[in-house]
Amino acid sequence: MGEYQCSCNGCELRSLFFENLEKGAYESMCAKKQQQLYPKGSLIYRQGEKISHFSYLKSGLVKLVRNIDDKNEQIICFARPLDFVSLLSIFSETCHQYSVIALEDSEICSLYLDEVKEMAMQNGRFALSLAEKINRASDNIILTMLNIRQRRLLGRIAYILLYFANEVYKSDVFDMPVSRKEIAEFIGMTTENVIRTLSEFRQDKIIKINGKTIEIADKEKLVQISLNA
Amino acid sequence: MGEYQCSCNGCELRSLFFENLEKGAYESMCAKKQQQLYPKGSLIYRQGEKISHFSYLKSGLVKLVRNIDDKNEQIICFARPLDFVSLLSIFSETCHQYSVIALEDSEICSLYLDEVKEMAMQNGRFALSLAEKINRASDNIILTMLNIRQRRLLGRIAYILLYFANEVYKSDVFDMPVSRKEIAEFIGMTTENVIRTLSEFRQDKIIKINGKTIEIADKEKLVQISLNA
DNA sequence: AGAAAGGCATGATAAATATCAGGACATGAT
DNA sequence: ATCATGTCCTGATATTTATCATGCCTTTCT
Repeated sequence: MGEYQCSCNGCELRSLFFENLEKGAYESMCAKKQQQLYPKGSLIYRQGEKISHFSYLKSGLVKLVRNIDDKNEQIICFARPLDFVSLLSIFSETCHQYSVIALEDSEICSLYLDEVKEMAMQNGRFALSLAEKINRASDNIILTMLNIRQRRLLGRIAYILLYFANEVYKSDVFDMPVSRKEIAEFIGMTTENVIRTLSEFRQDKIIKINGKTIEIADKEKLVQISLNA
Repeated sequence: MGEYQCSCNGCELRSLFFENLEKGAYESMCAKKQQQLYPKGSLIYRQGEKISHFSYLKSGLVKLVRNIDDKNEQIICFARPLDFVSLLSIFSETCHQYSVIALEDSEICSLYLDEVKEMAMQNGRFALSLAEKINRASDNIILTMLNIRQRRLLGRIAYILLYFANEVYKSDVFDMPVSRKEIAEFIGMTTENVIRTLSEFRQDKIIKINGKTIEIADKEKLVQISLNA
C-alpha cells in the first residue's frame, strides 16, 4: 500500500489541516473528501437544509442568499475561494441559515461535518485555527454590511464596483458576475436605481460598460464617490 | 489548603467551562478571573486597543460601537449577559474592532486571552464549545442587521421596540436604555426621524412614553408594523 | 445662579429613493 | 418561428427620508 498523496496541492485549506493535524489524521480526512463541480447558477445549499458537511470553495464564486418571502431575497455576501461556504453557522446551528448559489462554475470540496467536529474535539490547536478562520469570515461580513450601511446609493455602487475590481478580480476590467438585481439585493436598494447609477457612472466616464464587461476608467473619482456618498 | 470554590454561582459561562474542562483547569482559570464594575456610560474597550482579555458580561447592558469619524458612530449591536463582550474578533484579530460602552452599570469578568487560548489548544471540546458560542453571537448580529435592512423607518423602530421588550427586558413596560440618537445609530436613520416616529406611535396610542419609560400599549399593531414597514 | 451642552420635540423644505409604466433586447421553451 | 420570460434601460411621479431651523427642557459645568 503506497503512501496516500493528497491531490489538492493548490488547496488553501491544506495549510489549516497540515499545520494542526497529525499526518495520519490529515490524510484520512483528506481521503474522504468529496469534490463536486457546481455549474453557474446552480444551488449548492438550500436555506433550511440540515448541515451535514464542512465545505469550502476551491474555485469559482458563490453568493449567500436569504429568502425573505416568495419574491424577495437578500444577498448576505459573495464568497470566493478561501472563504468557507458553509461558514456562518457551521458550529452554532444545525441547519443552513442561508442558501448558497454558484455565480460562476464552482468547485466545492466537502468533508463530513461530524468528522471535522470529532477531529476538532481531539485537537484543540486545529479547533482554534478553524474557529479563527470562521470568525474572520463572519467579521468580514459584518464589516462589509456596516460599510454599505454608512453609504448612500452612489457610494454603495462605487463600493461594490471597487470590491469586485480590488478584492475579487484584482483588475480594473472584469466581467460583472452578478445582475443589477443581485447588486440591488446586496446593497439594499432597488434594481432600477442600481441600473440608473451605473448608467450615470457611464455617462460621467467613470466606468465603461460593454455587455457584462465593466472597465473602471476613472478609479480616483470612483474612490472619491465611495468615500463621500 | 481547602478546596477552591468558585464564587460565580450565577455565572452562565460556568457551564461552558464546567462541561469541558478538567476540574483543576477550571478552577485555576476561575481563580484568575478579574471582575470589574463599569458604571453606566463608561468605556469598557476602545476600538483599536489590543485584545488582551477574554471577557464576558455578568450583568448589565452594553453597546458595541464603531467610530466612523469624529462625529459619526454606528452601533453594531447591544449585548446582554451571556453575549460575550469581546466576542467578535477575539480569535481572528489582535485589536478590538469596535468600542464597547456600558449602557447600564455592568459587571465584566475577564480572563487572560492567552490562557484561554492555551486551554483551548489543550482541550478541543472546550475550543469547539467556545467557537460555537462566539459563532452564534456573530450569527445573531448578522441576522439582526439583515432584519433591520429589509425594513423601513417605521418597521425598524417597531422592530427595536419589540427587541427591547421581548429579548432584553421580557416586559412590555421598560426603561429605554438608549437615547433616540443611539437608536438612530443602530438602525441607520436620523435622530429626528426616530423621535418623530416614536411621537407618531404615541399619538396613535401604540406606545406610551413617560420620560425614559416606554409601555407597549398595542403590541399587535406594533408587530404588524414591524412586519409590513 | 447662570451658562453651556445635549436630549427631546416639531415644522418646513430639500434631497434621496421607490414605484409605476413602457420599451428594447436577449434567452430559453414549445 | 413564436411566445414567454427576464434583464437592462429610461422617464415621470410618488413616497420616504434627510436636512435645516427653532424651541423647550434637563443636565452638567463653573
